[in-house]
Amino acid sequence: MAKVKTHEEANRRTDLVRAAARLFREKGFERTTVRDIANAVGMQSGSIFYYFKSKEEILLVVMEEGLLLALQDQETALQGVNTAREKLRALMRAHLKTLLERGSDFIPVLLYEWKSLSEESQARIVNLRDRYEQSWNETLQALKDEGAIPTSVRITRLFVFGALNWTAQWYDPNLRLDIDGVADRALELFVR
Amino acid sequence: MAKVKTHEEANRRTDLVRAAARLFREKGFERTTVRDIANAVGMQSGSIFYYFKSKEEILLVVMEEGLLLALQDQETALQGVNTAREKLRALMRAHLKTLLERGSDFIPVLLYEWKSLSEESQARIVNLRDRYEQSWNETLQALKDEGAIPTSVRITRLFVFGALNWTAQWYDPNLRLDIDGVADRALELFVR
DNA sequence: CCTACCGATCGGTAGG
DNA sequence: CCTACCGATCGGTAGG
Repeated sequence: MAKVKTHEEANRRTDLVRAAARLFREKGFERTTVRDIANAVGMQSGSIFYYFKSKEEILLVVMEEGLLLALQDQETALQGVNTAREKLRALMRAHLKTLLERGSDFIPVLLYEWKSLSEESQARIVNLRDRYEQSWNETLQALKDEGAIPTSVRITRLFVFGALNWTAQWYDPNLRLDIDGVADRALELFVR
Repeated sequence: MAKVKTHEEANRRTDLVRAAARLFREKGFERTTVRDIANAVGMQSGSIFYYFKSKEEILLVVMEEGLLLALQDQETALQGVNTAREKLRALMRAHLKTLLERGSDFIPVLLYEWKSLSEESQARIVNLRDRYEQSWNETLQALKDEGAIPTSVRITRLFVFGALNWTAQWYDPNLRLDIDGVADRALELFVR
């Protein structure tokens, strides 16, 4: 009996995190009220605080679980890929899928609601972020050693992240160019 | 007498816009209160509404005046520059200066507080934004005609904007690399 | 999880 | 521009 209740609660909690992620992405953290979130899952606003101790904790969980998912996808994407160039393509594709595919609200929230996190929460996220960047650094370093990128690994990584993350502002799934196509254009731009 | 008062009022209004731009950049639009803005210029919160009809109007003015300044700087930067490659370098430098130099809070606000504008206000900004992008399109098209960029003008412009705008997240004026240096790295990346 | 509520804060106004 | 204020909303709590 207690087990069942735990599972139900975990599901409701997941519902809340998903709904919050979507609302945070669409309206921003500050413009989203706990009443909005509760409403989205058919709950009373006070009940939110049975699952989370504050609104900010929801934001933290959205970012944390999102990054953990992104890390998993990254690992999967690199499975069995050998050359540095193909690794970079795989990283780009995985990154864009996390960013652009329906239901992936985590990363945009991570990018745009950073300032709404307390400093303690920011520190927890930075740690995961560093892990996420590590695969990029390794791959870019290998390309650098091959002479395939002209500038430093750090600057290249920052330019790549900028170009890819900005796609969230303009990418339209209804147009001809699909997500893998965007990744391919980025690849030919950054690697020669 | 009336003239003098008008000038003083214009100055106070400018003070408010500047203070608001800085606060919007640092804390975000929603987390900045009219009391914060009034306080920053030594005014009572109610007095704000002698100068602006709403908080959102302040945001609109910040973005609008910022874009007009950016357009002026862009024009100046292109004076007497002849080759397409040098034009692109000038555009990149001007863009990064607007983005990164102290006191230039407009563009970050423009980039990150877009969703806080009403649709009517967004329409007014889009118009200016299109004008700003026009010089980029012309220059990139010239480079495309020379065979100096591998992908379409639109995609290249979006990747360039992404890479450059993202610098606001990581650029540190205390490090070795100065703003023109960032522009040069971007140039060698995007133009071959 | 709900009900009922509160204290704080916020954008904005009236009247001078 | 200030004073004095208001109506609405918001995050969060107590008690069940």
